[in-house]
Amino acid sequence: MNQTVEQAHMRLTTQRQIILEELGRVKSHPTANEVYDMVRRRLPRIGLGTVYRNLELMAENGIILKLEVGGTQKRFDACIDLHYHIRCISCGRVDDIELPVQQEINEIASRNTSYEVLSHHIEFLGTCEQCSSAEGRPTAN
Amino acid sequence: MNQTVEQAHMRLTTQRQIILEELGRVKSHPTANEVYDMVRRRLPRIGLGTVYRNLELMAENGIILKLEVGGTQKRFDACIDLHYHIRCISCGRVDDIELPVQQEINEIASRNTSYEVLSHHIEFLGTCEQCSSAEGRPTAN
DNA sequence: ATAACAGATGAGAAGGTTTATCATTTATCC
DNA sequence: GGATAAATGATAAACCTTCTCATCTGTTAT
Repeated sequence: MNQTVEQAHMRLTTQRQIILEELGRVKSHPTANEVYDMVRRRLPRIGLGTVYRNLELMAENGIILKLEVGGTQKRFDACIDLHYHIRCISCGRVDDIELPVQQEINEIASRNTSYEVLSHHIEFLGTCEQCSSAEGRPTAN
Repeated sequence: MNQTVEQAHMRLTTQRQIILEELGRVKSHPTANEVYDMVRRRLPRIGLGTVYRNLELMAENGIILKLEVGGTQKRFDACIDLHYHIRCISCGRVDDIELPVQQEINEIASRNTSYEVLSHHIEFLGTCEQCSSAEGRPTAN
Protein backbone atom coordinates (compact mmCIF):
# COMPACT_ATOMS: atom_id res chain seq x y z
CA MET A 1 0.00 0.00 0.00
CA ASN A 2 2.75 2.41 0.98
CA GLN A 3 4.96 2.72 -2.07
CA THR A 4 6.48 4.90 -4.77
CA VAL A 5 5.03 6.06 -8.06
CA GLU A 6 7.06 3.48 -9.97
CA GLN A 7 6.11 0.62 -7.66
CA ALA A 8 2.48 1.49 -8.25
CA HIS A 9 3.03 0.97 -11.97
CA MET A 10 2.44 4.63 -12.59
CA ARG A 11 4.58 6.55 -15.00
CA LEU A 12 6.63 9.20 -13.30
CA THR A 13 5.47 12.07 -15.45
CA THR A 14 6.65 15.61 -14.97
CA GLN A 15 3.23 16.53 -13.65
CA ARG A 16 3.24 13.79 -11.01
CA GLN A 17 6.77 14.60 -9.98
CA ILE A 18 5.98 18.26 -9.41
CA ILE A 19 2.69 17.55 -7.66
CA LEU A 20 4.57 15.30 -5.25
CA GLU A 21 7.36 17.81 -4.76
CA GLU A 22 5.01 20.69 -4.08
CA LEU A 23 2.85 18.66 -1.73
CA GLY A 24 5.95 17.57 0.17
CA ARG A 25 7.18 21.13 0.44
CA VAL A 26 4.34 22.30 2.68
CA LYS A 27 3.33 21.33 6.18
CA SER A 28 -0.25 22.42 5.59
CA HIS A 29 -2.85 20.04 4.25
CA PRO A 30 -3.78 21.67 0.98
CA THR A 31 -6.96 21.13 -0.98
CA ALA A 32 -6.76 19.99 -4.59
CA ASN A 33 -7.22 23.55 -5.71
CA GLU A 34 -4.40 24.78 -3.49
CA VAL A 35 -2.11 22.11 -4.91
CA TYR A 36 -3.19 23.24 -8.36
CA ASP A 37 -2.17 26.80 -7.55
CA MET A 38 1.22 25.69 -6.21
CA VAL A 39 1.95 23.44 -9.16
CA ARG A 40 0.79 25.97 -11.72
CA ARG A 41 3.57 28.32 -10.76
CA ARG A 42 6.00 25.76 -12.18
CA LEU A 43 3.78 24.18 -14.84
CA PRO A 44 1.47 26.93 -16.05
CA ARG A 45 -0.27 24.74 -18.60
CA ILE A 46 -1.25 21.91 -16.24
CA GLY A 47 -4.96 21.17 -16.06
CA LEU A 48 -6.99 21.11 -12.87
CA GLY A 49 -8.26 17.68 -13.86
CA THR A 50 -4.73 16.33 -13.95
CA VAL A 51 -4.16 17.50 -10.39
CA TYR A 52 -7.37 15.92 -9.16
CA ARG A 53 -6.74 12.72 -11.09
CA ASN A 54 -3.22 12.29 -9.78
CA LEU A 55 -3.93 13.23 -6.18
CA GLU A 56 -6.70 10.66 -6.18
CA LEU A 57 -4.52 8.03 -7.87
CA MET A 58 -1.56 8.57 -5.58
CA ALA A 59 -3.83 8.42 -2.55
CA GLU A 60 -5.29 5.12 -3.76
CA ASN A 61 -1.78 3.73 -4.09
CA GLY A 62 -0.69 4.89 -0.67
CA ILE A 63 1.86 7.34 -2.02
CA ILE A 64 0.14 10.26 -0.36
CA LEU A 65 -2.68 10.59 2.15
CA LYS A 66 -6.17 11.79 1.43
CA LEU A 67 -7.50 13.25 4.64
CA GLU A 68 -10.85 11.98 5.82
CA VAL A 69 -11.85 15.12 7.63
CA GLY A 70 -14.96 17.20 7.80
CA GLY A 71 -15.40 20.38 5.87
CA THR A 72 -16.40 20.82 2.28
CA GLN A 73 -13.14 20.05 0.50
CA LYS A 74 -10.83 17.09 0.41
CA ARG A 75 -7.32 17.68 1.68
CA PHE A 76 -4.05 15.92 0.95
CA ASP A 77 -0.90 15.24 2.89
CA ALA A 78 2.51 14.04 1.74
CA CYS A 79 3.09 12.46 5.14
CA ILE A 80 1.41 9.06 5.15
CA ASP A 81 2.22 8.09 8.75
CA LEU A 82 -0.94 7.81 10.78
CA HIS A 83 -1.46 10.95 12.77
CA TYR A 84 -4.37 13.07 13.91
CA HIS A 85 -5.57 16.49 12.89
CA ILE A 86 -7.21 19.60 14.20
CA ARG A 87 -9.40 21.80 12.04
CA CYS A 88 -10.26 25.43 12.64
CA ILE A 89 -14.02 25.85 12.63
CA SER A 90 -13.57 29.46 11.61
CA CYS A 91 -11.13 29.45 8.69
CA GLY A 92 -11.01 25.74 7.86
CA ARG A 93 -7.25 25.25 8.06
CA VAL A 94 -6.04 21.85 9.17
CA ASP A 95 -2.94 21.15 11.25
CA ASP A 96 -1.33 18.04 12.63
CA ILE A 97 -1.77 17.36 16.30
CA GLU A 98 0.64 15.53 18.56
CA LEU A 99 -1.21 12.67 20.17
CA PRO A 100 -0.11 9.05 20.51
CA VAL A 101 -1.85 6.92 17.92
CA GLN A 102 -4.28 4.56 19.58
CA GLN A 103 -4.25 1.50 17.38
CA GLU A 104 -5.91 -0.54 20.11
CA ILE A 105 -9.26 1.21 19.70
CA ASN A 106 -9.69 -0.45 16.32
CA GLU A 107 -9.97 -3.78 18.14
CA ILE A 108 -12.33 -2.37 20.74
CA ALA A 109 -14.50 -0.98 17.98
CA SER A 110 -14.42 -4.29 16.14
CA ARG A 111 -16.06 -6.05 19.06
CA ASN A 112 -18.98 -3.63 18.99
CA THR A 113 -19.90 -3.53 15.34
CA SER A 114 -20.77 -5.80 12.46
CA TYR A 115 -18.41 -3.80 10.24
CA GLU A 116 -14.98 -5.01 9.31
CA VAL A 117 -12.95 -2.23 10.95
CA LEU A 118 -9.98 -1.06 8.91
CA SER A 119 -8.78 2.17 10.46
CA HIS A 120 -9.80 5.23 12.38
CA HIS A 121 -9.11 8.89 12.44
CA ILE A 122 -9.45 11.47 15.17
CA GLU A 123 -10.26 15.01 14.21
CA PHE A 124 -10.21 17.78 16.77
CA LEU A 125 -12.15 20.96 16.24
CA GLY A 126 -11.15 24.32 17.56
CA THR A 127 -10.10 27.80 16.63
CA CYS A 128 -6.59 28.49 15.43
CA GLU A 129 -4.39 31.19 16.93
CA GLN A 130 -5.17 33.71 14.24
CA CYS A 131 -8.92 33.22 14.39
CA SER A 132 -8.93 33.16 18.19
CA SER A 133 -7.13 36.49 18.43
CA ALA A 134 -9.22 37.99 15.64
CA GLU A 135 -12.46 37.14 17.40
CA GLY A 136 -12.76 40.31 19.43
CA ARG A 137 -11.77 42.70 16.68
CA PRO A 138 -14.69 44.31 14.87
CA THR A 139 -13.06 44.50 11.44
CA ALA A 140 -11.72 40.99 11.23
CA ASN A 141 -13.64 37.83 10.57
CA MET B 1 -26.73 25.05 23.06
CA ASN B 2 -28.85 21.93 23.51
CA GLN B 3 -32.43 23.13 23.29
CA THR B 4 -35.79 23.02 21.54
CA VAL B 5 -36.98 24.88 18.49
CA GLU B 6 -38.97 27.31 20.64
CA GLN B 7 -36.08 27.96 23.01
CA ALA B 8 -33.95 28.86 20.01
CA HIS B 9 -36.50 31.55 19.10
CA MET B 10 -37.40 29.69 15.96
CA ARG B 11 -40.99 29.38 14.88
CA LEU B 12 -42.19 25.80 15.02
CA THR B 13 -43.40 25.65 11.46
CA THR B 14 -44.99 22.58 9.95
CA GLN B 15 -41.86 22.06 7.87
CA ARG B 16 -39.53 22.13 10.87
CA GLN B 17 -41.79 19.87 12.86
CA ILE B 18 -41.86 17.23 10.15
CA ILE B 19 -38.14 17.48 9.42
CA LEU B 20 -37.48 16.83 13.11
CA GLU B 21 -39.97 13.98 13.25
CA GLU B 22 -38.58 12.26 10.19
CA LEU B 23 -34.99 12.68 11.32
CA GLY B 24 -35.89 11.25 14.70
CA ARG B 25 -37.63 8.30 13.14
CA VAL B 26 -34.46 6.81 11.62
CA LYS B 27 -31.33 5.39 13.18
CA SER B 28 -29.29 6.10 10.07
CA HIS B 29 -27.50 9.38 9.56
CA PRO B 30 -29.20 10.76 6.50
CA THR B 31 -27.83 13.36 4.14
CA ALA B 32 -29.84 16.52 3.50
CA ASN B 33 -31.17 15.00 0.32
CA GLU B 34 -32.26 11.85 2.10
CA VAL B 35 -34.11 13.95 4.67
CA TYR B 36 -35.70 15.83 1.78
CA ASP B 37 -36.95 12.55 0.29
CA MET B 38 -38.38 11.41 3.63
CA VAL B 39 -40.09 14.73 4.34
CA ARG B 40 -41.45 15.08 0.83
CA ARG B 41 -43.61 12.02 1.29
CA ARG B 42 -45.60 14.00 3.85
CA LEU B 43 -45.08 17.53 2.46
CA PRO B 44 -44.82 17.14 -1.29
CA ARG B 45 -44.43 20.87 -1.93
CA ILE B 46 -41.49 21.48 0.44
CA GLY B 47 -38.39 22.92 -1.19
CA LEU B 48 -34.94 21.40 -0.96
CA GLY B 49 -33.63 24.77 0.20
CA THR B 50 -35.99 24.71 3.15
CA VAL B 51 -34.61 21.36 4.23
CA TYR B 52 -31.01 22.54 3.95
CA ARG B 53 -31.79 25.83 5.68
CA ASN B 54 -33.53 24.21 8.61
CA LEU B 55 -31.10 21.35 9.10
CA GLU B 56 -28.32 23.91 9.21
CA LEU B 57 -30.24 26.20 11.56
CA MET B 58 -31.23 23.42 13.92
CA ALA B 59 -27.67 22.15 13.98
CA GLU B 60 -26.40 25.63 14.84
CA ASN B 61 -28.84 25.78 17.73
CA GLY B 62 -27.92 22.35 19.05
CA ILE B 63 -31.32 20.86 18.32
CA ILE B 64 -29.83 18.26 16.04
CA LEU B 65 -26.29 17.17 15.22
CA LYS B 66 -24.41 17.86 12.02
CA LEU B 67 -21.89 15.05 11.63
CA GLU B 68 -18.30 16.05 11.08
CA VAL B 69 -17.38 13.02 9.05
CA GLY B 70 -15.53 12.43 5.84
CA GLY B 71 -17.20 11.77 2.56
CA THR B 72 -18.69 14.22 0.16
CA GLN B 73 -22.01 14.94 1.85
CA LYS B 74 -23.02 16.32 5.20
CA ARG B 75 -25.03 14.04 7.42
CA PHE B 76 -27.44 14.77 10.24
CA ASP B 77 -28.45 13.01 13.41
CA ALA B 78 -31.37 13.58 15.75
CA CYS B 79 -29.28 12.20 18.64
CA ILE B 80 -27.09 15.00 19.96
CA ASP B 81 -25.23 13.00 22.61
CA LEU B 82 -21.55 12.76 21.76
CA HIS B 83 -20.81 9.42 20.17
CA TYR B 84 -18.53 8.05 17.51
CA HIS B 85 -19.22 6.74 14.04
CA ILE B 86 -18.08 4.21 11.51
CA ARG B 87 -18.36 4.79 7.79
CA CYS B 88 -18.38 2.16 5.08
CA ILE B 89 -15.70 2.93 2.53
CA SER B 90 -17.66 1.04 -0.07
CA CYS B 91 -21.23 2.32 0.14
CA GLY B 92 -20.79 5.38 2.36
CA ARG B 93 -23.34 4.51 5.02
CA VAL B 94 -22.63 5.74 8.53
CA ASP B 95 -23.50 3.94 11.76
CA ASP B 96 -22.99 4.67 15.42
CA ILE B 97 -20.24 2.78 17.17
CA GLU B 98 -20.14 1.83 20.82
CA LEU B 99 -17.00 3.23 22.34
CA PRO B 100 -16.60 5.15 25.60
CA VAL B 101 -16.26 8.85 24.87
CA GLN B 102 -12.77 10.03 25.71
CA GLN B 103 -13.24 13.59 26.86
CA GLU B 104 -9.77 13.63 28.40
CA ILE B 105 -8.01 13.64 25.04
CA ASN B 106 -9.27 17.19 24.45
CA GLU B 107 -7.01 18.30 27.28
CA ILE B 108 -4.09 16.24 26.06
CA ALA B 109 -4.52 17.77 22.63
CA SER B 110 -4.74 21.26 24.11
CA ARG B 111 -1.25 20.95 25.57
CA ASN B 112 0.19 20.18 22.15
CA THR B 113 -1.35 22.82 19.96
CA SER B 114 -1.79 26.55 19.72
CA TYR B 115 -5.44 26.01 18.84
CA GLU B 116 -8.21 26.50 21.32
CA VAL B 117 -9.53 22.92 21.38
CA LEU B 118 -13.32 22.66 21.50
CA SER B 119 -14.20 19.08 20.71
CA HIS B 120 -13.17 15.99 18.85
CA HIS B 121 -14.69 13.24 16.84
CA ILE B 122 -13.52 9.73 16.07
CA GLU B 123 -14.50 8.18 12.78
CA PHE B 124 -13.76 4.56 12.04
CA LEU B 125 -13.54 3.31 8.50
CA GLY B 126 -14.44 -0.16 7.39
CA THR B 127 -16.76 -2.20 5.28
CA CYS B 128 -20.31 -2.86 6.42
CA GLU B 129 -21.80 -6.34 6.56
CA GLN B 130 -23.56 -6.03 3.24
CA CYS B 131 -20.53 -4.73 1.36
CA SER B 132 -18.21 -7.26 3.02
CA SER B 133 -20.37 -10.18 1.95
CA ALA B 134 -20.90 -8.73 -1.51
CA GLU B 135 -17.17 -8.44 -2.14
CA GLY B 136 -16.67 -11.89 -3.58
CA ARG B 137 -19.70 -11.91 -5.83
CA PRO B 138 -19.03 -10.93 -9.43
CA THR B 139 -22.36 -9.19 -10.04
CA ALA B 140 -22.49 -7.05 -6.93
CA ASN B 141 -20.58 -3.91 -6.16
C1' DA C 1 -60.69 42.21 13.06
C1' DT C 2 -57.18 44.53 10.47
C1' DA C 3 -52.90 46.56 9.29
C1' DA C 4 -48.12 46.46 9.72
C1' DC C 5 -44.28 43.84 10.43
C1' DA C 6 -40.89 40.15 10.68
C1' DG C 7 -39.88 35.59 9.70
C1' DA C 8 -40.20 31.49 6.73
C1' DT C 9 -41.09 29.31 2.48
C1' DG C 10 -40.66 27.60 -2.45
C1' DA C 11 -38.67 28.05 -6.85
C1' DG C 12 -35.01 28.78 -9.31
C1' DA C 13 -30.47 30.58 -10.16
C1' DA C 14 -25.87 30.56 -8.93
C1' DG C 15 -21.63 28.97 -6.75
C1' DG C 16 -18.09 25.76 -5.62
C1' DT C 17 -15.99 21.27 -5.86
C1' DT C 18 -15.26 17.08 -8.18
C1' DT C 19 -15.67 13.81 -11.94
C1' DA C 20 -16.22 12.40 -16.82
C1' DT C 21 -15.26 12.81 -21.78
C1' DC C 22 -12.27 12.89 -25.57
C1' DA C 23 -8.97 14.42 -28.95
C1' DT C 24 -4.17 15.10 -28.60
C1' DT C 25 0.25 14.37 -26.65
C1' DT C 26 3.75 11.68 -24.39
C1' DA C 27 6.13 7.75 -22.82
C1' DT C 28 7.25 2.79 -23.28
C1' DC C 29 8.23 -1.44 -25.67
C1' DC C 30 9.46 -4.03 -29.28
C1' DG D 1 11.28 4.34 -35.69
C1' DG D 2 6.57 2.50 -35.31
C1' DA D 3 2.97 0.45 -32.65
C1' DT D 4 0.80 0.52 -28.45
C1' DA D 5 -0.79 2.08 -24.11
C1' DA D 6 -1.05 5.63 -20.80
C1' DA D 7 -1.46 10.46 -19.47
C1' DT D 8 -2.63 15.10 -20.37
C1' DG D 9 -5.33 19.48 -21.09
C1' DA D 10 -9.58 21.51 -22.19
C1' DT D 11 -14.11 21.37 -21.60
C1' DA D 12 -18.46 19.85 -20.23
C1' DA D 13 -21.14 17.76 -16.93
C1' DA D 14 -22.53 16.21 -12.42
C1' DC D 15 -23.18 16.96 -7.84
C1' DC D 16 -23.97 19.23 -3.49
C1' DT D 17 -24.91 23.41 -1.26
C1' DT D 18 -25.98 28.22 -0.77
C1' DC D 19 -28.16 32.44 -2.28
C1' DT D 20 -31.90 35.42 -4.00
C1' DC D 21 -36.32 37.09 -3.96
C1' DA D 22 -41.22 37.31 -4.53
C1' DT D 23 -44.80 35.25 -1.99
C1' DC D 24 -46.86 33.47 1.96
C1' DT D 25 -47.63 32.90 7.01
C1' DG D 26 -47.68 33.92 11.60
C1' DT D 27 -47.30 37.54 15.19
C1' DT D 28 -48.12 42.00 17.32
C1' DA D 29 -50.22 46.31 18.06
C1' DT D 30 -53.87 48.88 17.31
